[in-house]
Amino acid sequence: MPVVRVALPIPLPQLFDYLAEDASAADIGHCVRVPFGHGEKSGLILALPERTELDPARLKPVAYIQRDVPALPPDWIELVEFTACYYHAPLGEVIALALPPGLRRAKAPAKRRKAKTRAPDDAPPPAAALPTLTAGQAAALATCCAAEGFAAWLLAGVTGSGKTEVYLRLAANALAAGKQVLMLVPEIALTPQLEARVHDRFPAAHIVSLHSALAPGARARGFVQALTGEADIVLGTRLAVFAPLPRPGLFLIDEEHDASYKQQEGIRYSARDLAIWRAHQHGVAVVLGSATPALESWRHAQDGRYRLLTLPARARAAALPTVKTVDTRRCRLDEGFGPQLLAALAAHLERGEQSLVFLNRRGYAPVLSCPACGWVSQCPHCSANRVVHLADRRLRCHHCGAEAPIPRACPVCGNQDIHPYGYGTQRIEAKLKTLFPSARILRLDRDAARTRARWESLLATIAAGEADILVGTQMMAKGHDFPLLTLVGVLGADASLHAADFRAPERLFQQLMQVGGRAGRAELPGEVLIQTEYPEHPLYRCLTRHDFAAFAALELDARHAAAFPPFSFQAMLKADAPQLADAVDFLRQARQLAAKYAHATSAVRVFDPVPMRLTRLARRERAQLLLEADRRAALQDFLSRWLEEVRALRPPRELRWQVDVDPLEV
DNA sequence: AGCACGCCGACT
DNA sequence: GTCGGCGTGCTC
Repeated sequence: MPVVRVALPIPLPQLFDYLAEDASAADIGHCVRVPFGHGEKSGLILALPERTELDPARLKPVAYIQRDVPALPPDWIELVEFTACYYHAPLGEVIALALPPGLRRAKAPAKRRKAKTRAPDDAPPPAAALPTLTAGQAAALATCCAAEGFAAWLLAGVTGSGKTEVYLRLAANALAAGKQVLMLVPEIALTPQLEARVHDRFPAAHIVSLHSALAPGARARGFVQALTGEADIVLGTRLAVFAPLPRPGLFLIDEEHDASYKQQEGIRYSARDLAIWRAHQHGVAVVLGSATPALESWRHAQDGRYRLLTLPARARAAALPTVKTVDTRRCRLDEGFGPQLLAALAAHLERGEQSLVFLNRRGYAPVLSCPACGWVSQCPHCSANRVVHLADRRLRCHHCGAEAPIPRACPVCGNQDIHPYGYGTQRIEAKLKTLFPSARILRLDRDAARTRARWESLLATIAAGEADILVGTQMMAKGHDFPLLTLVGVLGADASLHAADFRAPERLFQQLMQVGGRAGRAELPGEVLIQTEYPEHPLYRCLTRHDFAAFAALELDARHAAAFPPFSFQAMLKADAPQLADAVDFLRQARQLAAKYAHATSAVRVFDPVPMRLTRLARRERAQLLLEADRRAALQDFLSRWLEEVRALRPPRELRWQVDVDPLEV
């Protein structure tokens, strides 16, 4: 009787064999329901082995093979196998992550939309006139189109330089050749404009969106439409990188530097890196677009692994905003505001133009403290302070959500004279209301835009010109055009300037460049004022000149000197437990196991276990062990052998651990 | 991961 | 005398 080899969603590296009397090779890639332990589980058939390692008498028969959904093709199985291998995760769990939940219950793809696919006799609706390309766009397209087979392109261009138009032209070529396009975006909720633009440009194409906010049925349907080839364009967030594509022609990754491409829990895959792998697998082009590429990508554009396409100027009439630093050591601050910024806000208000005050910290103040005894509003569950939220008079931990009313007096010494220290968006908003009583002030942070509908309505208010001064966090920086916005004031940027993470300057540059790009997108020139105590800092010098290349060169020099990525490759073993000692102890044992590979450890540096930066989170203490190697292959080889032994360790039951390959936060 | 089996403390 | 703690081991 035929035997099927099945991957199951359990944290075990092995596959499981079952009997299936009517199974054939055509069943590879089908979902299957099997008895497992005392219950039943759903899995995926990966092979029909000639014979089993096990005693065939011990094999149980499959319960049901789901044949009404088309089988996942071999190249898709290769993708999940690669993912499992590279991120050292069990294959069954990768498959569970890659398949939309509830796919097993999915019905066969609806046939009614068939007429909308690219039938040759299907006359396309009258297309709107295409925008004229800038010289830069035309050159980038010509270069890109001249290449054949696999190529990774880094499309570098500031906000408004017209990257999207390049994506759309390339997509048009792929569609014309009868191929599918996968387009990844950081957050689909923040890019409805892009989605609309894709729909407008390709009215005859079948476009499918894939992201986690979709209802399970819709997500499964989109996945199946990609799988059957019915979908021409798949537009989605990182999970869309697992969409099966029978005729892939082009992979596009917008804002490729964005951290949301890296999953930060569970299986920590990078959708960007997997998309590049897929393009290579199929011998097609992948285009990574960004105004501020990740330094890993930038480096590859320098060393020739990627090819650089630069879009020099803004496509539309608007010039780049003027970016200036304001030296706050030389002026008195009024609740965080220097006189230059206040004057600029007043001037733009006078002219009826919109301004944005950018501060990446929500709440009223980051801490409440008693000056008499030194009490601070520490979170009982985390190594962080609870933030003062004056609107609902609560202290709230932004990490675990713990809440308490704001005390009237110091809970330790009874002192009634306790104060909020520092600034959050609520406090800045309140101050602006007293400074500019006639101005319409709007705050945009996670608290103000709690729901999608609320966010949309805030955006509509701004677009209608019914707000004068916006106060916002990084939510503001992504994806949206604010045509009336001409001034951006940046507060509190210095905080990340000297952060311990070696990627902090890179993130700050990206963030400031992105938020600065919000200013002056229409006919009105934009102005950016950055308040800082370090106006001479090279990061700000590069920023004021809009010189990403210079910043990248400086930062890459520093990374090279310290042997940080992209000049080395990292992995992290993380452990968390109720007691820090248990977490550290586990990592120490793991480190000792590593010492056995003396030959390998010369290529792989194994650091000492250390508590994580935010050591305590939601009542768990966290520690990490960093691994570093000069060659990716050396690191991978080491991880494969080492983790097998780490898995055999017997840590206390309440300890959790995980691996992070290519971690973003160190 | 579940979910069993399997031996040692405080309760109807 | 039992209910129940979580240590250990298995799942085709």
